[in-house]
Amino acid sequence: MSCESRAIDQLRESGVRLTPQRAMVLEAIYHSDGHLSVEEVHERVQQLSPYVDLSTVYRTVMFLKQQGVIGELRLDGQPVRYEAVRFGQEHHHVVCSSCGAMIDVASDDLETLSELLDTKYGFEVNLVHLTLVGQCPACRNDQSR
Amino acid sequence: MSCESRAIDQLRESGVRLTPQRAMVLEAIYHSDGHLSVEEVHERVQQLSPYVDLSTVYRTVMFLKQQGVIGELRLDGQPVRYEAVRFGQEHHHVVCSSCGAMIDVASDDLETLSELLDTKYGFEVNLVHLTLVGQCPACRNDQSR
DNA sequence: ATTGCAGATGCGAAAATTTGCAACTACGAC
DNA sequence: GTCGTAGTTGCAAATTTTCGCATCTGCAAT
Ligand SMILES: [Mn+2]
Ligand SMILES: [Mn+2]
Ligand SMILES: [Zn+2]
Ligand SMILES: [Zn+2]
Repeated sequence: MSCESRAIDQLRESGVRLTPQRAMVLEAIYHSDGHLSVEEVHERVQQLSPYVDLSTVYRTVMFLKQQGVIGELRLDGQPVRYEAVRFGQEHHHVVCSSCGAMIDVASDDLETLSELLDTKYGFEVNLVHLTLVGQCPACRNDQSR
Repeated sequence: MSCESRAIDQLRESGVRLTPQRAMVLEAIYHSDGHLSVEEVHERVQQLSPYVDLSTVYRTVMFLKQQGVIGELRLDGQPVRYEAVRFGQEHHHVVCSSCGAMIDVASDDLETLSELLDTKYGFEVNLVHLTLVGQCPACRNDQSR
């Protein structure tokens, strides 16, 4: 039982097609520990099957993101990166705009916001792997000198 | 006194260079009411000065975003768009992934989150024009049939 | 007013991302 | 298992976005 089997089940249940390309992109991302660029995903998929096209990888990461099984990370001046959304390890990030430090934010920390948006606007939001920008503790100090 | 004068003051105070290109991009965005694509910004800037290059517009919107005087809107399958960040009208968005409906979310609604991130992680976040994804009230109903 | 220079611009070229389309295939119905 | 078809893929081409670099300029210091 591979580590992405839960994600595969989720795709099956939502009735979308499970092609070999999609399975391979999912596998590449789930078998990695960090955030991978599209190019990196492509390289790893090609190890498994050399004729998978880069454009397919682009289409597939978009698809998997919309299905909620992978998360996206966009930082200014860096290529977009993707990461597994593992059950029980859902998280977000805050990045320091001065030094680039990045921390994980527990998914639960956004629960209050999620409830507010439901109560006040009737929207049920999908908060998956958000990236917020700010100042880390160290840079806040430096700045105030 | 133009409507972007407050933003200009903000740039002056942070000690960055105020070039004509930057002023024109700012003007184009502030004199518009909606979210403009980079291409649209470029067209409007060229009305004022025909030799401003598209790459300059790209660099400038990035710059102005980082300065916090314009906000970014990224929706899957659509070009990135930019909008004025007007004092007293700061807001975020929630977009329905089913029907595309987009609503404004008051900036204050994220105050609790902002405080939590400070208290728990020591980060001071800049929450400027976020875009969250979810299901609007109507689509939540349709779905549950 | 003049000077000096870090940082911004225009332009061409490169790189990244998207798109159109004919061929292919996953998967539900039989 | 075979069939039918809506949805997916590979490929090439278009489009969007970024980058390198020589030149130019905003602005602080004098
Ligand atoms: Mn992550
Ligand atoms: Mn807006
Ligand atoms: Zn920092
Ligand atoms: Zn909707």
